[in-house]
Amino acid sequence: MATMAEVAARAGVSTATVSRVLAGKPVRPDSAEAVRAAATELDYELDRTARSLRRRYSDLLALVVPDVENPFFTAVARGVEDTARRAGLSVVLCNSDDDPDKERRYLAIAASENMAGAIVAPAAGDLPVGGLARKGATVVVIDRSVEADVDQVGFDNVALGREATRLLIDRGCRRIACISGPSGMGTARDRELGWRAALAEAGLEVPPEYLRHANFRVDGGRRATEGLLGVTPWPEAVLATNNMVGIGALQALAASPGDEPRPEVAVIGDLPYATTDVSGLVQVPLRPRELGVRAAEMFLERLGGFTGAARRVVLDGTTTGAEPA
Amino acid sequence: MATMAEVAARAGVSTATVSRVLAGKPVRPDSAEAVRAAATELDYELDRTARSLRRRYSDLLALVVPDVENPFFTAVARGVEDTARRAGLSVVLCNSDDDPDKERRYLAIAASENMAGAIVAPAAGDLPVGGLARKGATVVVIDRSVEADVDQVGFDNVALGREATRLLIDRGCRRIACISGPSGMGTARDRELGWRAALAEAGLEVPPEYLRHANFRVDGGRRATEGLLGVTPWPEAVLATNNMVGIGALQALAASPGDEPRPEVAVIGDLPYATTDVSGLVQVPLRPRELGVRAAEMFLERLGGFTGAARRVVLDGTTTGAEPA
DNA sequence: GAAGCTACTGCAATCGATTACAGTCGGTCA
DNA sequence: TGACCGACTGTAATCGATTGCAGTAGCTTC
Repeated sequence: MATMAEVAARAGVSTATVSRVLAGKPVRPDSAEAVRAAATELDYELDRTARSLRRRYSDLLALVVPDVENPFFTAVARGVEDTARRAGLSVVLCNSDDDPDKERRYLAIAASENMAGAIVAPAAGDLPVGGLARKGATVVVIDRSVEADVDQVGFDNVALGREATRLLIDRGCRRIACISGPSGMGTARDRELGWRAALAEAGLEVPPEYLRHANFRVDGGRRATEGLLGVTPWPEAVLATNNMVGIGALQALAASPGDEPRPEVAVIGDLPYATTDVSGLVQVPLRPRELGVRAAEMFLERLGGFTGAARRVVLDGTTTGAEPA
Repeated sequence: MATMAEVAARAGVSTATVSRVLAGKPVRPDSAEAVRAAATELDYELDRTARSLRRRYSDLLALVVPDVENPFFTAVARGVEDTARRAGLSVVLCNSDDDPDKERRYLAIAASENMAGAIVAPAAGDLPVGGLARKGATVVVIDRSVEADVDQVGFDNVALGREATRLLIDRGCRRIACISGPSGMGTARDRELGWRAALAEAGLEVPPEYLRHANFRVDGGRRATEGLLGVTPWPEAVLATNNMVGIGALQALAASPGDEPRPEVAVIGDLPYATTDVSGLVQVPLRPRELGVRAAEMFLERLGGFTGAARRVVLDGTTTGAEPA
């Protein structure tokens, strides 16, 4: 692999000039041409490790998500990637598996690789951004919120829960169950709060056995739904608080014998790979791709030099600035 | 951020010794202890760009796939990641979008970052591994096969197509349509060949309008299926040659009016996010996670020094060695 | 013709870890 | 006592690109 020095020698200039040509800085046209020619002939490719060492940052952006197999996060990844590419950044997709240790390790690696920063959907409440912060790297938090003083983009989860529940009520459902996520997960708790709020506003009861906590995966949703089908009186509707749980709920219903009661299902999230016609479902779509795009834009603004206070963006019109909450 | 020199100073040793402690090379126990203590106190984190520059390789592995939103490839990614982690490698997931240009760019970056190598599901027939090859990096090709002389892991796609078709025939279907992928895509072509072969073996006709070429995505499958529903005589079965197309086919059928004919569906691939009971479908599962695991293992063998001829592994028992084909 | 200015260009230090090579030290053995 | 060995340690070169600084050449202006 040719080095910059070889290109410089061939073009009859110094490495400084080669570097400047490659960076698009002003250089006499004829030597710029000579450099480009030499680079092509040697098919020179810049060594990014050398560059990052010297510059103290690279063109890599870590995107840390709890589950790459969740279509929600892959859609986020698309949004991030498409936006980042335009700024010349490449995205490193990391899977934390909702494990704070794996998350910490990935963030440490990001710091150690001098990456430009990270966009993180955090596994636990507190985010170990120590290394990145010390290096002055950019951090944007998505989907779930944290205490740390960083830019954040997410949804108004209480509102989502409330809206989905209201839609069910509008359809005439009265006994509405909720499949929430693991206790301790903020998004799950908030959506559940929205469900409670909507029920309370409509003057409806909340029997404790109508609330189930599941892991936020397909099997969790399936098991929780199976459990709910056995409750008396049976719920007329089930609110699935995320996409995976929704899939599980639909699978459980599809597999249940025809003579069992068949509740309505509401899903917070999208079902791109549904194999049924889901137009009849109550759905509150989330537009994960836009979440990714917005997060990447905020990331790029920071990279570009923006130094204002940490921002909190709530998707769907409402944007909370940095004013004291 | 502390540097190795600072750790060395604090521990009263040279950077060479610090480096050796971190690498687990033999060092006097008391100085090793001093180094570890100093490292902890300064919460030192090694600079990987400096290391990669000097070593000429990093602990990063690029995994290039045509579509991160396809659950098949995210499952592959899980397999690769789980296996690579154990060897201390981190996986960089890159999305080529089936675009040879994007693919080339990602592979160039991998080379330029001195990554350990790449596992690639190639977009086009020829693979631009130039940069990586020149640096002596490892390359493993998955899912689709290429001319290049590199390790490859994939499926016997003709066999898959034949098996799915046979299962349909066993169910009594006679008029069997096939939704193939973009012409030029090897996996699609081979599965289609398998379909033809099975039909021929059973002495069945292949009316040309029973073969559709779709993009390998949900909308492609949906449109192709809609088209097939209008053909006379209507097909008794539809073979979807990949998972996304299968989803599209099922969606199209779910949305079609009840009085239209309703063909059987066979799918090559898995449907983890189906919202119906798919146990009644004809399915030929692929175990993408294992594909990832196997590819990563072969990758690690090369990293570990294996230098035999390029291997071709066909998943599901059959393994073709490096003997002349 | 001198001064000043624009527009480049090159030298050399620099980023931080790794490692070949040349010690150093303590112990063993003849 | 001296030769030698084993086990570690330090010095300094090295990886390849970037960039502050100090030019230099060519031009304009008075």
